[in-house]
Amino acid sequence: MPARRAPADPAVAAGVSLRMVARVAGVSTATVSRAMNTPERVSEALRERIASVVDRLGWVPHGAARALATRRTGTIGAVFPTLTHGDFARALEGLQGELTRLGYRLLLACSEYSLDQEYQQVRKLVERGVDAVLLVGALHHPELRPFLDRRAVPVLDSFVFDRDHPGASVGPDNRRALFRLTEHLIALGHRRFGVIAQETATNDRARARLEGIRAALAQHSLAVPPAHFAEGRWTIREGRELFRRIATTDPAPTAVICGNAWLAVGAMLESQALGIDVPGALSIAGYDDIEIMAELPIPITTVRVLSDEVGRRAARHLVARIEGRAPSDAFECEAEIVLRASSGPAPGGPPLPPRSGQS
Amino acid sequence: MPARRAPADPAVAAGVSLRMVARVAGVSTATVSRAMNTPERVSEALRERIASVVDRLGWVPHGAARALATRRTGTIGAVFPTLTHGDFARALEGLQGELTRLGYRLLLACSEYSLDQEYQQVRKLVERGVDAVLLVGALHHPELRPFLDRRAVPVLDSFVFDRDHPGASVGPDNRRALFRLTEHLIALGHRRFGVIAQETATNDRARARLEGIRAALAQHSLAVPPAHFAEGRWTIREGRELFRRIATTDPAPTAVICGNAWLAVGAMLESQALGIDVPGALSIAGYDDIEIMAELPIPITTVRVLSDEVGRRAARHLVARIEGRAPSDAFECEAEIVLRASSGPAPGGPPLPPRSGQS
DNA sequence: CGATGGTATGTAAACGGTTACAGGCCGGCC
DNA sequence: GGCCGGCCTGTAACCGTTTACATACCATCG
Repeated sequence: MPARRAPADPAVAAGVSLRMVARVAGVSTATVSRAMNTPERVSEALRERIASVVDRLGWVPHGAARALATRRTGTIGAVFPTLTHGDFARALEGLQGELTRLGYRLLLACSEYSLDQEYQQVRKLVERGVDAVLLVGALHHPELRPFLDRRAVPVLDSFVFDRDHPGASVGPDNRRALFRLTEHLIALGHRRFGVIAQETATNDRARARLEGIRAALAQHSLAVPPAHFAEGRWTIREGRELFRRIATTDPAPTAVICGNAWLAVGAMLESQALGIDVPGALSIAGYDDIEIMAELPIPITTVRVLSDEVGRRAARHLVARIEGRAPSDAFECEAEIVLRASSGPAPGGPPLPPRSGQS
Repeated sequence: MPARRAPADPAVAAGVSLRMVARVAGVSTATVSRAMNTPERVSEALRERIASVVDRLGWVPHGAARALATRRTGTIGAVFPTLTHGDFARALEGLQGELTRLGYRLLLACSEYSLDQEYQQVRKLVERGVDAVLLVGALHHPELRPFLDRRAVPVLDSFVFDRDHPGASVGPDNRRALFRLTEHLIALGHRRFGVIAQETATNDRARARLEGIRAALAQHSLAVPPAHFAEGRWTIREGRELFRRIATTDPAPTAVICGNAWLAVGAMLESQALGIDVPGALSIAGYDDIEIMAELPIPITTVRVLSDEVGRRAARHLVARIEGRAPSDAFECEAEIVLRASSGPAPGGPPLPPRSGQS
């Protein structure tokens, strides 16, 4: 029996490899590897001996080596447009938490709402080694899909739901959510609508929401006149400014729908500053239910998307696909319309008859 | 000359390795490697020939293999308590952006304000292979430092600034920032202070802020009575509730300092709901300057920390250390006190003489 | 009692790059 | 003309795991 080495002093742990563990334990590297990954295939005694050596030496497996041998990294990559948006932050947190629980790590990147950047980031992520990729939206650089497909990397779109490609996306049906919200406002008697949207150029979610609004209006032969439409960035200040522009027209809209939470908050604050009676003279509705929506003096009607749930489902879905299992979660995340004090009957005219009304 | 292969059809790119590129280009793997990493060491002609083969074959380097060979991953790991906090989200975005610019990737994890979780996440990150680690705060699991030190992984604390260990942290001096804010309020004549703090158990930033407040008060022989002190989570609702509890005591405080942005917003909203005259009867101040602070009907006095700058500097600092360069940025991030309408002279009593006043 | 089958372990070849070292070639200089 | 030194390129070892395959051992069974 070879002399056992002195117990490793804490300073050594730097370059301990599996090989050393094996040598010290007096077994082969294969056995150590098995003891760690498939303990049931190793005898009780050895397993314990190895375990003790492992933590005496402070060995930590070398991810790159393992990745090279297994062709798996245990990492998924996500590209978000931004992180300062409440819903993305929540989704990210949900995603991260669930991945941790499932034993995966998260490699994160931002696209800043640019399709080119998104594509470049995806390339970097793949190069760095990710087992799957999570994106936001369904609109991507034309090369992106082919690139991932060639390498057989699973992808998932989030924050959208595409009925035509089941399994390719997880999130709310943006179009339908705003369709329903708009119908509700129409039923309250509103006829003159204003819309403050996010920029739709590279944002298919924003576009889908807009389509939902337009479709609902069209069903009642209504439309958003140019003077009552504005597109902009997603800050409170922008919301104020665009709201002022729209609300001070004549005739003014009786309902203003905002494409996201901050725009809605801005609209609400500006309406108060302008002394507009909400919801008496004008109703305001938003999208995404962040806490402030419910806490303002006049709480804001909005669409609640459980963003953290989007993140968690995305995690489960991708991991299932990586591991060759069938994903079990539903892909569509319910978008609930939360009615609050900021919306009410249109001033003047009586509300329409229920749903069937043709106007 | 061996017959040249047919141009790769797009469907092949799956398993192209550097070896294949070399074979197709008719050179050795070493040359291809050099052509990619140190192009100046390869002749013009070869470089071009190789480049063309690379993109004809759609080769993407295999990160794990490279990492194994170079003992570098080009990835840094970050562990944040949460991501739904405005300042962390901004810092994360800054961090991510800067890392991308520097050619690094970001591996992200959350601790949920638990030191144990933070430690576990760090272990996972190291196992997965990160060249450096970014943390929040200076308070960590006792094993964390030794663990990273043994492996010579550079670490940086963020959102704190520790004068005693220069180079170990980047962020504002929380204690001093709130010291100054409190002094300002004292100079306005305030004597009865209320404080709504974040939970300080595992949050040394919150604790430092609290110390700053107490130190400033102590200089004037003042203190926060138990009835005017509350600790809680960081939601608007919590801010409302704690504010109500504190503001409805008798005698009530004339100034309430809140440990973060959402608590301050909650306090402000609740003060309006209670019909308290702000700043006439009571001043409110917060911490962290998110957009809503400036946009509420009564804008809130606060401490502005450039969180995205914290993230960017952290990125530059860590990359510099990884690459063996001396970091060039300053470690302390200025925390600016932003005076707004929510704070004003104390009701009744005249303000103190300037700074030297002993009370 | 030898063939058989199962279990626990070892051997060694990948995995896909990087890089120290070793030529080969060529021009310039004595 | 031979030697020297620089520039390019090739050879092959190595990075730290995993895993297919081989092997040794042991109990069981015909």
